[in-house]
Amino acid sequence: MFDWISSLRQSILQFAEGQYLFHRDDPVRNMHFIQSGHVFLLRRKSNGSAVILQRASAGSVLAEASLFMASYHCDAIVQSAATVAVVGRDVVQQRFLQDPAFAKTWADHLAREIRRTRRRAEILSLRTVAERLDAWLDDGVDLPAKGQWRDIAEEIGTTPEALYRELSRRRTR
Amino acid sequence: MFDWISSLRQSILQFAEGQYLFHRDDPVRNMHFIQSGHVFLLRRKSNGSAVILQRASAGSVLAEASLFMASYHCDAIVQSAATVAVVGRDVVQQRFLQDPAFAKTWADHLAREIRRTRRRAEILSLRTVAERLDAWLDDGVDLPAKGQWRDIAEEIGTTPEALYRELSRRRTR
DNA sequence: CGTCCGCTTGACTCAGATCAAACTTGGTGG
DNA sequence: CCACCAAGTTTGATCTGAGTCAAGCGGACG
Repeated sequence: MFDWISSLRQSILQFAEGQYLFHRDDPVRNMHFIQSGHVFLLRRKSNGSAVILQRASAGSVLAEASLFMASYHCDAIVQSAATVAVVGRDVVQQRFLQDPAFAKTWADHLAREIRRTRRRAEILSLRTVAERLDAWLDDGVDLPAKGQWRDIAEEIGTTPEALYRELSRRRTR
Repeated sequence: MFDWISSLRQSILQFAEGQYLFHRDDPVRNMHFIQSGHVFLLRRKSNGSAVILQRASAGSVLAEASLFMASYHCDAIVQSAATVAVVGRDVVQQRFLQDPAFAKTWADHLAREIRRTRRRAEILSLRTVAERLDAWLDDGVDLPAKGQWRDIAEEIGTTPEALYRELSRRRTR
């Protein structure tokens, strides 16, 4: 899955649900490559509620945008028990600067994340649940199994109830 | 504005409103650095309506995520007459692969775009205009001059009227 | 077998989208 | 200099999508 980091000195760590990989304003010391489980990147608002910035699962690099930054600008919390390959930030930096092929792979990852996030932002700027769901489905993605509908609701910026209703409306039409 | 590309062979082109810089599925031949004017990156949905993926203005790289991609996955259309520095894609690629400092600058640029877009998605997932405006202002950005309020409304995913009302509410309180 | 969680559906309410009309401002041309 | 036009702003009236609260259902799992 992460062939392209296999040559980097790394440690494989287990994290339990609820653990933090890092907090906002922590200095950036490591890069995290998610092998299994789910880790969310989120920012807490003043009123206590949280906004999810990234959902990293198997194959994702967590907070890839922080490679050349001094400190994190958000928290990373484990959503479901995760296996994570942890690599020193400076190791990755050095490799980036010395190995053009690695730099290219890294840039590809950043580019993919840009496309994904832009897409999410544009879905969120649509007005109705129906439009958002259409746009979300336009990707060629199929509707996932029942247990994950709530996640989609969150992803397209609505409540589970509103999504259930829209789906039910489509079922009967 | 684009010191970091000044050493690349480029041509400065003028584009009129309504012109296309490229279409979806076109092979990627050039990178576009916007010097003035506005260019939108958009995807047409199956029903014909369009979703805006990026608003590039002075200082933006258009479709930076496509540097290593075979073809574009969206259209680029000029919104208001624009001056664009056009550089051969392979020139940028080569420079990226040969000059680590350039690669780092490019990666920084991608990372900044990720953060910006994540932040936009974060704002759009808030429920009320008041919350969105607060979040938007949280950046330390000041409210711009009157002529640009409509753009903010679009940016935070609401209508001009709704934003005007919210602003008027704050003025009298 | 009971508990938990996600799904379903109903009822109520409200923020904001939409439509509409008036006012401000800046620019253009006579 | 002023008439005129376009675009942005302000404010009102109306309507609706969806958020919220609530009650019931069904499958998974200890």
